[in-house]
Amino acid sequence: MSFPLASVHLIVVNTKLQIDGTDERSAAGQSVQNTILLQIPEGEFEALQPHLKFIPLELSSCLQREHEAIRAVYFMNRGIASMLVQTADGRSVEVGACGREDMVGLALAAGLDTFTHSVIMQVPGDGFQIDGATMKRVLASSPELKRMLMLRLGLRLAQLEQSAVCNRLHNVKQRLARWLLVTLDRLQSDVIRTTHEFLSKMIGTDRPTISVAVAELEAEGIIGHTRGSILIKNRPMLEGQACECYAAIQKFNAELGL
Amino acid sequence: MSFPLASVHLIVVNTKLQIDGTDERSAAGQSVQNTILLQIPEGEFEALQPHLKFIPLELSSCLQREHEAIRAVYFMNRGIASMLVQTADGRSVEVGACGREDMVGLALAAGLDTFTHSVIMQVPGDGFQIDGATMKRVLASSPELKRMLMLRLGLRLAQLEQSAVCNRLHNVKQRLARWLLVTLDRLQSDVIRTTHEFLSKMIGTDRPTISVAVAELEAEGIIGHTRGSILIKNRPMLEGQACECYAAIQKFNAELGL
DNA sequence: TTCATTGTGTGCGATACCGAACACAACTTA
DNA sequence: TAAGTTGTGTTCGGTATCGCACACAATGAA
Repeated sequence: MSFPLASVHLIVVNTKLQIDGTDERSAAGQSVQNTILLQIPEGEFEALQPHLKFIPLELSSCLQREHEAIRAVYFMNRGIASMLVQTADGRSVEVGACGREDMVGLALAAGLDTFTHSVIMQVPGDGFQIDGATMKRVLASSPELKRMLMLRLGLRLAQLEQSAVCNRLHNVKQRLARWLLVTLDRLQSDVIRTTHEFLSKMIGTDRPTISVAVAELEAEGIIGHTRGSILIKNRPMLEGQACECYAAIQKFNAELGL
Repeated sequence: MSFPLASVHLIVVNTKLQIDGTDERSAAGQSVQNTILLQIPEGEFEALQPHLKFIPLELSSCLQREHEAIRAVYFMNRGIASMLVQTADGRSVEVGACGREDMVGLALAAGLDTFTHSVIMQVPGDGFQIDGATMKRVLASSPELKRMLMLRLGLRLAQLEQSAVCNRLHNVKQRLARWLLVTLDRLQSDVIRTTHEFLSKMIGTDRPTISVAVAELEAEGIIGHTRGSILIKNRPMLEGQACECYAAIQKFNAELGL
């Protein structure tokens, strides 16, 4: 194989400037990494903080099942959660990813009590859980939190529109490159632990097709891979392989100041 | 051709019960058909009504261009508006449709000032226009209107997720059948005036592929077609040809009580 | 009527992808 | 160490659909 897993990798840490809030807060005795919780005004954080429960989130654990009541929402702290929609014949497609910049259960903030996707941990981590009813109550007197969640809802709308286009018009290799980039952005590492089988369910294709696309990217020196993990060796080249959809969303993200 | 355009067609009129509001309101001297405007409380309608401008909306007219400021929003009254996302190479995919049950410019209600899709009139009609800044101001003191717009935002999120899945996993014939059904639901007629060329841009494929799919549906006796228009002859059979995505959204729609 | 424009039917080669199968390699557990 | 499980490489036929091309039909304008 082309790289030893024990090798030293460049660790890229997000050092985004905190404008409204601070970069040092804690809840339930745990350091807060979630950027929403870090950015809301002190008063709103204090109203929320007593209700936050720190929850370790294991790989593949299910935060929300489709069409079931939204009992709780999660401010992601570390790791990545994936939103998945399944079809009747058991196939599935990823319709979004949440990292520490996001909250799982945004639909609740729009007044909905159920939603159509499942949410599964794709990269293990942890988050702050809060009961749905409590969240609604706190939200009623937290205008800035509400504003931020509405913005994120708008961003997710744009992401989904782009995904609808991407899934129709772009090929597996482009979509795979985009998926790797989106995942990297939510990760503090350039190693992505995942199987081809898992990737096929995210991208919405079959496993051999993923294996071929991975092999192509590896042949071009863009990535390396071993059993169960992918190493990104050259991010700029990976961006070159991804379709325009990645850049389009990055741009809109920036326009919103998120 | 299989049917004369001058023939008498069954006219299906939506006769949805108005729960909160009334079914007889007018603004700018015109009868209101938009279900949001009909359903909000009297007081909120009165606050909105003086700002509403009646606008005829011609075929292909552009209500909103992607990445441009949302200057105005539109409560659709008659006709259908399509939300489109274009790629750099000029291809496009429809990411949603608005009929009289909807408002064009929902993103504004979420606090965004621009958005990523264009909005084009797909079936001519009319609507009530209101300035973006004014809308924001009125919205601040119209909780029920806001609640309804947020629900619609949630529904659109679900629709987009389903479209992302559909565009990935389902074939042209299924997607075409679904598109026809979605259009029928927003139309008071069983004749859809559209060219194959136009359909190809909605469905996200090329024109000959549409022609073939149309011919197949016609051979099965489900639709008829002449130059520039399609007649739905057998709606239940059309629902049978569409993928599960249509029913899934109908079901969620009902769950939300919309 | 003539012409230009627009919309549709059709065919055909190239290709991406699916679906299924099989062999093997890498890890895990007993 | 042996056996079982899981992950990956690879092949290969079938199919949807893309991209392109061309002919023809329907419509509208001069």
